[in-house]
Amino acid sequence: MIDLRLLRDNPDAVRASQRTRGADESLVDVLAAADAARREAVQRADDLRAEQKAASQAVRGASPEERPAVLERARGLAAQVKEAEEAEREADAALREAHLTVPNLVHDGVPAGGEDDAVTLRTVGEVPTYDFAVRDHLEIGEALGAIDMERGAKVSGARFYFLTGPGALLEFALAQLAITRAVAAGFTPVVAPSLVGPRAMEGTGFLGAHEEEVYKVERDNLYLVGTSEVALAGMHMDEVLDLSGGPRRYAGWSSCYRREAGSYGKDTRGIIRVHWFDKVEMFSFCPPEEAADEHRRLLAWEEEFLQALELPYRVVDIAAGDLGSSAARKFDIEAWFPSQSTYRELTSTSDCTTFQARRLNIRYRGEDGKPRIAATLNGTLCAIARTIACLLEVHQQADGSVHVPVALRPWLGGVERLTPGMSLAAPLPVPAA
RNA sequence: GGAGGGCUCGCCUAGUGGCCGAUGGCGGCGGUCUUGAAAACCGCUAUGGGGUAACACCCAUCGUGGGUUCGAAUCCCACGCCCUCCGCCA
Repeated sequence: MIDLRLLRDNPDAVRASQRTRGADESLVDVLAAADAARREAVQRADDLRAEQKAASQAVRGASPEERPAVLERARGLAAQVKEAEEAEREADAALREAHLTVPNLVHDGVPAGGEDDAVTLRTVGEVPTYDFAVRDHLEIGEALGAIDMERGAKVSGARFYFLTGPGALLEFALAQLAITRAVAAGFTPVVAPSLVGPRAMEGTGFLGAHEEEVYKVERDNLYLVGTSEVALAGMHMDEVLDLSGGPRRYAGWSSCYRREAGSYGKDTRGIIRVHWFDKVEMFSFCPPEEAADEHRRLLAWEEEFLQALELPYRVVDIAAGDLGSSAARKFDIEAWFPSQSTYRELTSTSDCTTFQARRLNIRYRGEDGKPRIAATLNGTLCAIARTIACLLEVHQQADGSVHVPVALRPWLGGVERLTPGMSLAAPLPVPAA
């Protein structure tokens, strides 16, 4: 939800933001009108209530003779209040509806345009070359006994998989590496629920345009999260946080579920695009003034993680038309996938400014001691399945083995290579090299 | 799934139809006293909306939503959450 005061003071800024997104500018005027209408309705109801309150008080002090007349007047006012309150409710609902249609204001500097207008900020690492026929991650994974799509489909349907043997170990190794690095950077590690109630889902903006993407458990009125961002943001709803010691940062691990509606035919092979995967997500609460800096920090942690995995990547600044409704700015990191000879999204970090927090009522105490709406930011540290896919492809060797990045070895029993048919080393902690 | 108990201001608590936005204590902030601190004493100490240049002022909020009533923290209904016991269970 955008700030209505800002809308009142500077509607042109909101219109300009809509234009950059390629979104409907007239929604801004609808919202402004709904806001004005609501204020009018509130004022009317408030005034009537004040009058009725006074009339009510008068009932007590009335003498027996005047009592009937006073009561009559109070009764009449009560009826009027009821009507005015009904109108107020309607105006409220209309405002809310209009409010939900307007996405967050985009930051200055966000590229205009859509999916194809993302700007590459930098490219890091050498694109690898191979002097043998490159295999895709599924071929490699199957040869290693790491990925089993067929049985995933048998048990759960398309876009489900089993990670087996070295694949399962890789999952845990990546989770460990991600969490360990996050903790070292000062994040509080969190294991978050992947089933959440409607408020958290709606508050984070996932029940709007992308509702089709979400699995719902109808019977219990719960949703499966597409990212632990939902639970992490919801964790502090209706709270006033103490941010005097700096941003509040969480690294949340959870399973993530996505219906992938509308992605038919895309990435049907392997585990790049699946209905379920596990992810370590960074989430940060901070004062709005600090959000842009915090965003850069999240991006830096993402980059360092990929560097530790020895993966070449590029950083892109997502164009306004391709931002989610909550984001004011978004950076994706795309890593190189040799089988596709292209960079593919591996992580994504969004600055949601106060947009989510306003809906979820997440505040912090300002220096004046007054509560203010906080900013929220999120960023992928490691989307595990897709990262496994990328690792297998980038680090594949001519003989079918796969190089293990040094940083991962402590959680893989110290092995330097994954080899078809290898006996699995017990993943006992090995001191980092 | 069944049976009970509970949900009031940061925390604990008083309050069973108007005098209650709400008592008292703790905590926090400011002051008096003190070389300093503690103790003691005094004062302040919610949030949201509307309104204002800023105040003033008005409205709402006692888990949530309805209802009864001129008037509800207090009465009625539904729901949510927490606790205890029983059943089931990783």
